[in-house]
Amino acid sequence: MKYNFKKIEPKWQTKWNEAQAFKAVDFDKRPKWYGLVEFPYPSGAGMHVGHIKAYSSVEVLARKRRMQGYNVLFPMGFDSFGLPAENYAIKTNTHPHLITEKNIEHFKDQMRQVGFSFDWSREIATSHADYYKWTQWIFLQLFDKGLVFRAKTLVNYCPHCKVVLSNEDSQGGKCDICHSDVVQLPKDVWYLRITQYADKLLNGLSDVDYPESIKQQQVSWIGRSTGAFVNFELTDGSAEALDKLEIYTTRCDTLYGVTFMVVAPEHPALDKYKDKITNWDEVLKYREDAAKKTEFQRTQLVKDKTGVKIEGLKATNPITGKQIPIFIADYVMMGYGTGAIMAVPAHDQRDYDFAKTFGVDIVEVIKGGDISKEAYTGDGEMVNSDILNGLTNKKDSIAKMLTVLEERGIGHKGVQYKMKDWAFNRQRYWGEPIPLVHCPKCGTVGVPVEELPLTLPDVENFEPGTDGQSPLAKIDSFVNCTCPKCGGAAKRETDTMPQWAGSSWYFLRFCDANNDAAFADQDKLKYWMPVDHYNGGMEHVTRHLLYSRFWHQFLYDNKFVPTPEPYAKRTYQGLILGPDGEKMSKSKGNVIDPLNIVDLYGADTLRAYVLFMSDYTAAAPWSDEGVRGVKRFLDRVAGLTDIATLEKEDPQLESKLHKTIKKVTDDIERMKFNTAIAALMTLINDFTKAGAITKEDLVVFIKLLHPFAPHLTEEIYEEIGGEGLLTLAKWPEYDEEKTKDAVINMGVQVNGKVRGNVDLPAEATQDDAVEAAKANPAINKFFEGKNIVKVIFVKGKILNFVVK
RNA sequence: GCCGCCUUGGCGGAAUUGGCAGACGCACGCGACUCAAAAUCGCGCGGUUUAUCCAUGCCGGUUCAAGUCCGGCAGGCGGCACCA
Repeated sequence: MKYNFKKIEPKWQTKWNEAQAFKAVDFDKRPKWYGLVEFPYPSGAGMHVGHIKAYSSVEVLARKRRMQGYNVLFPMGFDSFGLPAENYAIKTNTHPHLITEKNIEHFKDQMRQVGFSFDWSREIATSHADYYKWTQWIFLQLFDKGLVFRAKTLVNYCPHCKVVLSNEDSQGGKCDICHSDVVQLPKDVWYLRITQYADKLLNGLSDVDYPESIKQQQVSWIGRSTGAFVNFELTDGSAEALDKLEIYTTRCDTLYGVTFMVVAPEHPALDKYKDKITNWDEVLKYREDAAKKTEFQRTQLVKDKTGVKIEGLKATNPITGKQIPIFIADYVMMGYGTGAIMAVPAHDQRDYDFAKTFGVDIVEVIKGGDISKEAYTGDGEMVNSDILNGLTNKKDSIAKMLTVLEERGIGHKGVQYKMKDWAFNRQRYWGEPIPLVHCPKCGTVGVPVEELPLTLPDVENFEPGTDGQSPLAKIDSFVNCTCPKCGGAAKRETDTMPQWAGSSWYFLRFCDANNDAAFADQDKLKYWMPVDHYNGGMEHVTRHLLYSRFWHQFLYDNKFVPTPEPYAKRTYQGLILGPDGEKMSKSKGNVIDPLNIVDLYGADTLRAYVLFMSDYTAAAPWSDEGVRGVKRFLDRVAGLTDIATLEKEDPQLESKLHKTIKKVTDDIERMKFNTAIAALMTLINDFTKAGAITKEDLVVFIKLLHPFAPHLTEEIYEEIGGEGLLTLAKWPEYDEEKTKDAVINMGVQVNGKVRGNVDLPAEATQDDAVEAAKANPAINKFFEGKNIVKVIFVKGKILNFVVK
């Protein structure tokens, strides 16, 4: 058969569509399987080869599952709110809605051309009002349960995008959208209390099948640490203490080594006692300088510590009773712990560096290092520590100190997380309006559920205000409303939700995409959830993957969803690099357009190539020669129709066929797509050598290849008179007996080195093997003048003689 | 600095539980077909010799046997990062 991909690809795409071959059936009796890939942001650039690779894995699994008799849900939608569309809208003065719809159509067209088996009847878009109605509804549930709060704190702010960013969106001190430096500003913003779910997010990881690397990354992002909160008394020198200054420490057992305290530049105690501080001007200047630094600058200058001693105030070490100085320094962060620390210069390098610069005492309390040179952070015997002296185990000394602190009411055990609450509002237009109303009498009130969706109004100008206000703030008809509680005049919240809101629950909507009475029907959720297999990018591990687990756990706690975790299994794909081995980027000019590959070689070649090119999780460079290699393989597959002339099965070939069924079946499950395709290449080499095969051989072959190259295999199936659609046919099964060889070629070693081979029946015993090996001159010459002292025989694997 | 992962031919990679290292593909070389080229097909392809050694980043260990397990070192990738 001649392989005319240009003709056959659209043909089968139409036939699958007409047959509704990929439609998931609610409540069907077949076992369900829910496969999910991260839905894309519909950018103007269209699909990237990375999208193709990300979708192809679950696509192959989904197609195999259908053939194995599962009721498969493999949906697709669009994460269509976001900044790029809005920025483009500002530039071209077009409504982001129009741009987004156009891009969605473009993406869908491309996805169809590649032949993905999505169930389009469940398509969603997060920017559609019938979808974001329920995003707003979930937000109101969070609000009702006290998980939404407003606070004025230091926030991450991107001056370029003019938005407040969450901690997750400003990793490494860079804006996630434009990569410019983030600054810290005090701002009044909405937060979601994700930290309340920190332990649940942590513990839930033990119940899901995620790769260890993903679990590790989430664990370190959550950053749970156990320690103690300790109160130091603040004094101006008079007999009465002014106040308490609380610190957090993981090493409360080093309290005897505390020689000073440091507070963050923004610490509120400074303002409270500014009258007592005699060098207030100096302190204020330091604080202002710190505020000007970007997050990057503030965290990079590690060695040279800066700070100012606070004159007029001192602290009392609660365990020694000694008065110690207090400093303000920007190496202490307001966002972690209490924004104040007890400094133990002998055993913390940062405190050590600071003490050396400012000439503060350094007192050793753990033996083992040389504190004249550097801080000692290892373990050792406690010294200079009164009640702890002599203890050598960190656990014991911390436990003992904790008991003392609690007895004396100085401090208590505590837990801290690096993860912070989720800054949840954006001062932008193209997002879900936050459904809250500010009433002068009632405070903040949620929009009544009956009034949802709170639709995004049309505006003239999408530009964010220089005053940090959302474009929505300029629309009086939107802003002015009545309070749902008292009926009085009130004003709407004008900020919108962040990019990650819509994607935090979209997998639930796919279970029941067109419901307008609920976000999804409970019975349908019970039927489909959890997602059995979710594939996506590593870059979402501490954003989308964390946020969506949080929302889902919240919904579970409030009995809105049937499972505690949303995703039973998560996998990720490795990056496709440019042909030059560098990350693909427009500026480097090394971007591969997948639709160009479809045009040149066909969708089947593209699909098979991205899975064959490397291990699925590994980053690997694109190779045009490699693509042509896969195309050559598919050309040879098309040619198989010409040699499918044999009437009777060749037993040798039959054994190879069954081995390949086993290997391909297993390899797809293990996501080892490259070796699954390699096994099919090996089989076709065997077919070619044999010269002729049976029609049954060919049917098995195209079934195994079908998930990778669905169009070509359907065409072959039709050509040889197959009934119905191949995509609905049954996955081949193998006979374990037929995968076993009757004769095994076994390696024979002498002293661990391979010296020859012997052919043996599969059931051969050790004696048979030894006899055969001794008869082989290539092997027995190594026995000359030596004694065989030991024989190791592993059936079917190896025979090893130890000689002396 | 801390945590995690990786290192195999000219290249991408295989080796699922410790059992014949280099499957499969690419590139390359030779040959067939062709006036010629492309395409296609066939053969070869870690190094070294001519049957022997050396080869899975480097050094050491465990084992009859190590790419695989253990210890140390080097290089690379990813994540976090003045986190108290």
